[in-house]
Amino acid sequence: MSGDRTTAQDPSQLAPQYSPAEVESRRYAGWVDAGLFTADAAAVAAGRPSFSIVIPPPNVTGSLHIGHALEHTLIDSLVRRRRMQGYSTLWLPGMDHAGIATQNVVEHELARESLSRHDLGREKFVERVWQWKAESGGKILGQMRRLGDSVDWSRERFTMDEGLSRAVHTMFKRLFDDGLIYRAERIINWCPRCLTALSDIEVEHADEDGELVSIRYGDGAGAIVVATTRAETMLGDTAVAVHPDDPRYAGLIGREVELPLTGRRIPVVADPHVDPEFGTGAVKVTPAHDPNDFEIGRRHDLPARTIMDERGVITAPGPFGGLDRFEARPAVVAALREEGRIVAEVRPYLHSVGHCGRCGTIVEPRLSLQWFVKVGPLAKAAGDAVRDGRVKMHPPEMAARYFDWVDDMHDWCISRQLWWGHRIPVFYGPNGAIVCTAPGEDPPGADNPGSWQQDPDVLDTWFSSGLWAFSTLGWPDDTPDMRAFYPTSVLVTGYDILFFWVARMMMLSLYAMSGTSQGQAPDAGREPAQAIPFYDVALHGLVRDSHGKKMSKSRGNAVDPLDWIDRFGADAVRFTMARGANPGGDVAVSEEWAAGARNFCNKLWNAARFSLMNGARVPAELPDPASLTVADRWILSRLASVTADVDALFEAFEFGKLSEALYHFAWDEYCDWYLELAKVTLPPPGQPSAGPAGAGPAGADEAAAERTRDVLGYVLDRLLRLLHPVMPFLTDELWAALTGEESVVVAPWPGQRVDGAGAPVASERFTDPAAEAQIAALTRLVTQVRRFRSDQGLRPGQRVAAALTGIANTPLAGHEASIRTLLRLTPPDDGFAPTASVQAEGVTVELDTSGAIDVAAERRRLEKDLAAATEEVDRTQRKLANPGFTAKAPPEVIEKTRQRLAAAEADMTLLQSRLAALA
RNA sequence: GGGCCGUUAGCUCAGCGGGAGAGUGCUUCCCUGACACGGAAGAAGUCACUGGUUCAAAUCCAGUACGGCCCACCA
Repeated sequence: MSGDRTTAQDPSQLAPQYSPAEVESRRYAGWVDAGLFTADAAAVAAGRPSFSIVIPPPNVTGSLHIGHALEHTLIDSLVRRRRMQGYSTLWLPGMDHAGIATQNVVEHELARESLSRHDLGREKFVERVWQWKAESGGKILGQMRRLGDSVDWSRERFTMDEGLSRAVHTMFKRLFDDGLIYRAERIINWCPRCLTALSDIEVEHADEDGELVSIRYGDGAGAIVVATTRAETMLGDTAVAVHPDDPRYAGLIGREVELPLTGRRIPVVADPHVDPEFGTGAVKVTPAHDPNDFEIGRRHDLPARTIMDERGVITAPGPFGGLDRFEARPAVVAALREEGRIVAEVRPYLHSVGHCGRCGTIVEPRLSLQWFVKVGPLAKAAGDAVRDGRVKMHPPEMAARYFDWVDDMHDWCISRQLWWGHRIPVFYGPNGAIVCTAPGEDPPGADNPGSWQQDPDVLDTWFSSGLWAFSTLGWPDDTPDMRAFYPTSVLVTGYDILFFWVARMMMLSLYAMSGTSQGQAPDAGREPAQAIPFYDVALHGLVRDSHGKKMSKSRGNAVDPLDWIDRFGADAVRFTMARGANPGGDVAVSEEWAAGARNFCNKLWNAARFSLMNGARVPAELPDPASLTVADRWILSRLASVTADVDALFEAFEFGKLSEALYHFAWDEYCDWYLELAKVTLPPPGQPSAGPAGAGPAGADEAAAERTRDVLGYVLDRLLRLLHPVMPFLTDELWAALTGEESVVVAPWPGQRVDGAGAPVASERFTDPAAEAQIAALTRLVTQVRRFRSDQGLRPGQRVAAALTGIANTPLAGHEASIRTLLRLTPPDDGFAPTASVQAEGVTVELDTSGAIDVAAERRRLEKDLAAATEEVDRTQRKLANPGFTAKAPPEVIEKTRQRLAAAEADMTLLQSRLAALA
């Protein structure tokens, strides 16, 4: 805002209803063309503070769902506010290659052509995935435009980009050289359908009904009974374990028992892991197919017998060979029963079963050679950064969940038997030689091709996501973007990926930026405090339907954000999301909510339309408050208050509350009262430039109208700016119409701001408690009279003659014209014959209702009010009579209570006298 | 098995020591100078239960019931 008053465009440009579609595409294109979203690293170098957020990269598979609409709304509103505040902002867009998910999708596609990835071969298959990515990725970017995301398109990244791949390679090499990545044969979670290892958190546990089978091993005095839910694994048993102190088995430890169906004899070992209280206190040990048993096996040097292949088919010799694991289970039980080995029959048993997080197949613990990250030191640092407050969680309760996980984390299995992903940069040569290459380094064995083989596996997709906060900014190079935008400011994401992503980003970022061992130098002279990937983590919940049910395609209650944007507009969808978002809380949405938000958009549209029709314009500076009407001062005071509230709520990530505050200010105060009050001062319609002073029906003079036009424009301008972060399209369109300027995107934020050097800019703060009190009284009086008319069945639109007696001695003295306009009251004329009166705020409104009033209805109402007032008087009197209260309550509370009592007593006498008058 | 959270108007949720709130839905009236995607008025809740702390509890503490979520090497 600079220079002269800007005048409104022709108000006839504004249709009576807001139609989002055209505005949205035009506005978005304008923003991008003007380069308003492009981050400026040089400005940061010159001293401007920065604000950066990296997008939680959506999977290239599929499209954005309503949860993304929530997430993007929150991120975008944070970014837009900071941009208006004067920060150099970066919202970096991008996508995740989502290894297993994407590979599955493309494999499904191939299956429709009756092909498998093996038919294509690795190279051709990966090519095909890239092809598929190109198509799917574009769809997501289009959706982001529709949502209005103010992302810097020039900095778009993909986890398998060349630059990011180099970051991944660099990181792997560093961890490898530091001994924090190792290869080992372990029991891992294996998906027999996806044919790959999974990390612990990629396994989803669900309680399922199973059978607990008790089996007798051995015979006679040496017999021992074990229980299992996975009978087929007994084929791979290599011991029975009991607790060392269990007297029942003391004599058996060290002896051997016969393993049924196999003819093998296996030892009885003593291991403290066994719980003597559970079942018979004896447990079968299958080191190759159970993580606990694997550990027991290690402690007792037991062999591990693998009895299943990678697809879950039994490979053990004998009659069960070739059976699927779930076919083998009953077959083994039947065979045991035939031998009389099943004891006490089988028992139904509810137990937790692990499923592949991607395809739902029951996971099989499998002994295999995999790569792991040693998480100990990394997890410690990740926990400490939150513990010591360098990184703050919102809401803070979520930190407990984070600590639980980070403080007790198993080593992270990072190798995947997939083709789509970052290939592990390790080569195996002759005589067991192993080399991990550095980025750019040639593979070993150039002189002897064929003697070295690269590891066929790729990395867990979350390994590259874990680097996202800095790999996207050019790491490992010391780039201007790294210097300007790392650490990022806020991570906005769902609590459901706290472990998958947040914790991994913390671990890998802290490691990469500060170095954790073996003299690794911190990057770019970064202080340890700055090694964190982000200062704040703002966690949002899941989007649910109106009954709080999780949205899912199978349930049929999933919402396509584009569908809602088409029907209600992007701003309405965004407002719906923001309004429902409490920190860490799930968001319940429904079409009714979206329609309500759409209505709000339309309300704003029309408020602006009315203002523009009445010549609102934004003044270079506010007129002298002394020259303003009380209503003007009231709305300015309320605006200042709401501005401060919204500012504070933004800082606290309280999106729901700040949306609510703006909604109520805009609708209940600005539209419902201020615009109505402004009509008193503004010249009547069809009289755009008012005549001589006093010509208007309410004594409107042109000077007063001019000042009200200023205030009308001033408040609308600030309101649009305050709403812009959440509702960018509508506010931009209206603001351009109001100010004649190009875009509100870079207009100054009405609250706290900074200048180019990062110094705070003082913001205007107009407060007028006296005006607030007067308008509050006015609204109460008007509501009282309206209520009377409504109760009496008098049509709201009908003009009624009335006298306002006693008003001269009240704070409402100057408001008679306003009250008359709001209530459609005409002055008493010659035939004035009041038939009823309403008293409130010290004013008696005598009404000529041109007819008898409904005495019974009026009595009912008065009696009801009297009962309420009497109760209130009673309650407050008792309270004030309580010596404990007067002695211990804070003075302001006592004062408030006294005032309440006085008000209630006044109400009571008033109502009593009116009841008496009625009789 | 461990942990976290919730239980407030029909529904979805705010409020978290001193007057029970919002949106939506519902009832009645109204196309009043922008908006019927609108205006006005209204009905509606022993704030899950029990006990405790306090002058004062929806709000703090303990327990109970119900619901939800997360974690777990539950043979």
